[in-house]
Amino acid sequence: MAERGEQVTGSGRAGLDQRRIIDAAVRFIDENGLRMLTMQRLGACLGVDGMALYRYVPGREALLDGVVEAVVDEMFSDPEVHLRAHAGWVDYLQRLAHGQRRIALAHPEVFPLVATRPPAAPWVRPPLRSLRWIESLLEVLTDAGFSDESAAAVYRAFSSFLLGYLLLEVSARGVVTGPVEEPDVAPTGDLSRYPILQRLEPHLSVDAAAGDFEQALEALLDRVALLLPRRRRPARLTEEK
Amino acid sequence: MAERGEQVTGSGRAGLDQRRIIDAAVRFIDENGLRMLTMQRLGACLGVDGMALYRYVPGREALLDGVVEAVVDEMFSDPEVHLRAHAGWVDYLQRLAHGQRRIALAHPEVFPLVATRPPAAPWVRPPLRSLRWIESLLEVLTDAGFSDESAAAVYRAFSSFLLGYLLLEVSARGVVTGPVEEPDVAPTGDLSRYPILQRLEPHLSVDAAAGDFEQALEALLDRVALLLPRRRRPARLTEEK
DNA sequence: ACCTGAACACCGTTCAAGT
DNA sequence: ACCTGAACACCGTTCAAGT
Repeated sequence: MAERGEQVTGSGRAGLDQRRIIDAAVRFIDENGLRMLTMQRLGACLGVDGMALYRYVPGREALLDGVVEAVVDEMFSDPEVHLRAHAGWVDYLQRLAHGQRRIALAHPEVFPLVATRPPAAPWVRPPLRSLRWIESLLEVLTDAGFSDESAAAVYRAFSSFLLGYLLLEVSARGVVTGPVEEPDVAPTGDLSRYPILQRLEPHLSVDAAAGDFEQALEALLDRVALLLPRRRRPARLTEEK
Repeated sequence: MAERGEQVTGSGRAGLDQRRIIDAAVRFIDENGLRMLTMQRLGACLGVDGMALYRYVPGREALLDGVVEAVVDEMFSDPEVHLRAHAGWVDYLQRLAHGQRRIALAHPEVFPLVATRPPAAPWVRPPLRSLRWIESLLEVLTDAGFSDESAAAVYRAFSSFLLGYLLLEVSARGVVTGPVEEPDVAPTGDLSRYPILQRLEPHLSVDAAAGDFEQALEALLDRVALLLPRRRRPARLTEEK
């Protein structure tokens, strides 16, 4: 939206800008949590009065939409993903999945917003909320031989997988989120009424997130490969296990 | 917490009660959305001034915790789930999954709260947020022959599956959530830059939620069955497809 | 052109006062 | 014992006024 001011990127308080405001909001949420974000406080971060932000952002809700968009679009500049250069749809989905996971882990306080903000259209499914990414995904799939129906089904399944795993991983990562420090002396207090939980607690507390993610992703890819016409299925899948 | 007042269940404004307040909050969110919920308005629903609620509820955050707990615990009175009477772990997981789905669909405005509220302990994974359900699940799994590690892994995978599918299904179900009616004249406005999206749009808009859910649940059950010692695997799985 | 200040309506929350 | 009223600190947002 802002055409000018592009050359002023590094300096301190010169030129308020929609981009600068959204970026500051992302950093603020990363550091202080969503519930601490206030127009006044965000303005103070930018060395400006809170009301000045309304010149560039229609309101708080729109600001949060911008935050979600900015975080999701970070994947475009992720050198590991590389939209165009991929070795087949399996490789593409794996890169996309890992790119999303890096985003979620880089912005654990923002990700619940990515997950729950009402999408622009019913077929825009978090966490892949960008039309460009959806288009790119569907293109790769149909080029690989998936039918239109199958490509749509893969997109749905892939979205559900990413959303569930990443939201749980992020929420399990502490995410204190509380405005003040809670004592939390006895979170595992009276487990006496739950003997099996008590016995399995060490197994539950272990952080298997990365392994779980890889395994479930592999299983999903195996499963959706079955939607391809027989001869076009990748060879290396559905063999190992 | 409230010992008395149990016999007064039906009538109108007799006896404010923590239970009555939380139930009213659930109904309010179902009908008006979370963002409309205010202490003052909730008080008005109960024929009382907003500040009166603070006698029974420590604050708004605690009220929301109570809302999540109440909705999750609805499954205890779901006759289709039946904690004890199940025919093996597969049947048990299927009933649990369908019970959770009924809850999500019955309270689409509450479910994002179920999904994202920070859990009491890192191993409490939404949407199964109740110690009683987690204990019950782990008991059924270990009784069925899953090792402690495997039972914990199944619990994690099952939670991720439910969270992803149900959150997406609920969020795809319109969920206007907006305080005022939005015109939304052209949500599918300029799709011209996304030709594949445009072509697949009919396939994306079709509501395949129920079918997707059943299929992914089946696939998950197939997959986790492989964690069992060979001889204890159910026969009917891993055969059809 | 861009930011500031005062102002408005509305929150959550506390607490003394009513009955 | 239980609810009400006034009050406080803090929101988001608008708009006229400053420079």
